[in-house]
Amino acid sequence: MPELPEVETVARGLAKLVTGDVIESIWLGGKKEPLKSPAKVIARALENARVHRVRRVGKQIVFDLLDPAGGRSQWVVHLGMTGQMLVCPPDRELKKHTHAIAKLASGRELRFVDPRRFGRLSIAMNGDFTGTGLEPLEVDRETFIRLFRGRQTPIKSALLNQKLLGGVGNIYADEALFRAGIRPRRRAASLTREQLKKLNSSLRKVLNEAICLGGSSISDYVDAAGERGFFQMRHRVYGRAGEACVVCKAPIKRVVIAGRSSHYCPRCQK
DNA sequence: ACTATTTCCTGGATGC
DNA sequence: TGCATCCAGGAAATAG
Repeated sequence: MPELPEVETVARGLAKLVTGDVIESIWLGGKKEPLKSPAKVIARALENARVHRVRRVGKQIVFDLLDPAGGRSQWVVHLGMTGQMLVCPPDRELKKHTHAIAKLASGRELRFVDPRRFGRLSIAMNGDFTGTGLEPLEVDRETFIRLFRGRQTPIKSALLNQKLLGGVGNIYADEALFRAGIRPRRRAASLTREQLKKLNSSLRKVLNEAICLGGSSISDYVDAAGERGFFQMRHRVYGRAGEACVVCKAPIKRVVIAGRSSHYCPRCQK
């Protein structure tokens, strides 16, 4: 499940592999491709475009493109739950659920594979694609604190809200809350300044650590070269319901908040 | 204006 | 072994 660290890893890998390359043609799967922009718009933007830059915005991968006439556009890819962007030789076996194939001038292919089809492809023409939320690794402390002021929703839900912060998903929300000692059900508005400060630094720390380890590979997450990440070994609460807390040995609890499983230590988190 | 719930989608795990 | 059921979850849509 690609969240900020996984998407960052994929984007960095793609940047290394395809920056400067030219997309010669694009194939988009059957009728039910996961497109947000019409297939025609996507094809027009991608064909003959040079990849100027690859970056991450929130949970999205953004390819900044330059067409032969110098026109700019962005190919925006959201990996959803199970999406993969793979760069491979053209004779590599075609994975089931391949929804898009871009043929590159270098002879390789860039493939979008997504079994569960929550991923989305779209084109942005505004020249400067920005996400809906603030970047958790860039936002300053006071802005971070202000984001949650007055919100009656559980802090866990607020962290998952992409309009506030972009890129935080279920795993890193749980892990950051554990490290900050805050229960996921606490109303955002009920947290003290000190707690929000701690949450901000815990979130930064956990995201940066995860990026260093190439993200968390829970099910089918791999980077652009097909490599798995290692941060799943550092999870302290996520996916550990019933197991002993690494700090106090109390059994980790699992509850459902906003339809998402949430994991926490009943002793360490208040 | 906010917050909560439902829906989309498939593969893997579980249970009888 | 086989079949049905449940579960995972990002974000848009819908409901309250």
